[in-house]
Amino acid sequence: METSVSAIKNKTKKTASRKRQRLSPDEREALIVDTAIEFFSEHGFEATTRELAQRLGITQPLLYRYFPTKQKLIERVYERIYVRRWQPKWGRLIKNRKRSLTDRLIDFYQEYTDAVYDYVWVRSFLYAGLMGLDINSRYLEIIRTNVLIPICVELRHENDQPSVRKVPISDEEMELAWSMHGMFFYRAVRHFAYGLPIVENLDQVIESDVRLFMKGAPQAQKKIIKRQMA
Amino acid sequence: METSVSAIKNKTKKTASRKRQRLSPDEREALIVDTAIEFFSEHGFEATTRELAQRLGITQPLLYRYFPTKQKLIERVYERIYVRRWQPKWGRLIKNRKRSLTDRLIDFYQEYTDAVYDYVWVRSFLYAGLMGLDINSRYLEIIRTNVLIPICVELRHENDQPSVRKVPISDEEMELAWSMHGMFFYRAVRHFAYGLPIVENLDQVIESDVRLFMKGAPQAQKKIIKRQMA
DNA sequence: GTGCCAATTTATCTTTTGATAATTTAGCAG
DNA sequence: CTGCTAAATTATCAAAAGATAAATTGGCAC
Repeated sequence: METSVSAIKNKTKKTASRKRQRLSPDEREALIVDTAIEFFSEHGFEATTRELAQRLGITQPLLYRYFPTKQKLIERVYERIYVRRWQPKWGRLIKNRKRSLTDRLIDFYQEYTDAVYDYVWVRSFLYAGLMGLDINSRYLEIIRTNVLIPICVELRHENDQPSVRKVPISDEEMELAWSMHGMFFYRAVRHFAYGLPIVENLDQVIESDVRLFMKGAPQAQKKIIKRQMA
Repeated sequence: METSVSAIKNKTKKTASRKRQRLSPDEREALIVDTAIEFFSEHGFEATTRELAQRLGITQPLLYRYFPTKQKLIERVYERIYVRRWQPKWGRLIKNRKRSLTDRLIDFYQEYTDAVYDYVWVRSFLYAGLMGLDINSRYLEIIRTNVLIPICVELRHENDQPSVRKVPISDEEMELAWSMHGMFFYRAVRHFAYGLPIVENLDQVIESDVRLFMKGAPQAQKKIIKRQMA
């Protein structure tokens, strides 16, 4: 079903200025989305449809044959950039009780770095949030379900706390998990949004973060649950 | 020199629709800036000059008598937003060795919340970063000097590590301090940039963060310094 | 080769918004 | 009270950018 975009590009971009190229709707759409990802990555989402069309080598109105509004196109791009970048294996990694939670988290956040520590990714994610596009919430839901909640669940399991069925996860306990995530993600913000230099040995720092977290988290969780029961 | 804006407001906003109000340039300018801060806080910097003028009860072209471009007005707003927020007493608070570092950090971050957990502040800070405005670096330097470095220094002091003069603070050690700050600030990002609900008992969560940090930080710091010496 | 039809383009609209020029008038000096 | 000055308004421009309607044409079916 998926059309090979590189193949189409060959078909299209042959020489400088060429005659109108008539593609099948599937091909054209694939080409638009693919180019849009690249284009918006570089210029941000305020960039114009006209410039996008220019890069595509088509006219601007043609975009509107494939996407009713710019917003819809952007949503499509987001979908591709964010949602698809999440690898289901990560969810399994975190839940795998054959290993210590510390090891699992170190592995996860180190691998996750490859997906997230990326100029385009971080910046457009922040932009989307600031602009109020409803893109972040879907992605953050993935994080919630696959990272934060498992952290709480596994942490309880390792430290003999009541299961989440007996004592549901409170907001405060979720915040505990967010703390871990914050240490990790704020580094990316500092680097890609503020332009500060990134630390050299990132893997080392991530490991250090996780160990820091895992050292204090059990006690913190215990306290939270205790307060919750009172 | 500073004009009391609340006084001018009384002067201005008397009844619903009033005749044109002729103010001195100083007064009018103060009113514009003050209102702009409030206005852009709520609607972000993409909001229009017309709407701002409406809130001010003046016409849109009048803005251009006081600021040659919208950009200039925004810069002025930025300046004001960051000028007064950092309180020098916070620097002293963190360095006060009469109290435990844990207590100091809890106090600091709880107080600091009032300055930073603010729609305008967080969003404009992120926007400035993304847009490449050179606003963040100056502010982050304050954070570095008054928060992060003191955290490292005090942490060493409390845990019998070599002084920073003997063993300078490495990037990795700075990252450790940034971890603390990340837990704190990423919450604000989640709330004000992503629009997620903020946890109810924020003070409690901050205290929890600091305790989490202080539980693991000494060991982490020790490791880092050890690696550094090797 | 011919005709068709949908992919694509051309031309154009509309709204938004930053910015300017010309006109009006508030309110103080005298 | 009168006149002047500059504060403020009205009217308007121009550019940008999303979106639409009508005309054009590439390339497949036959």
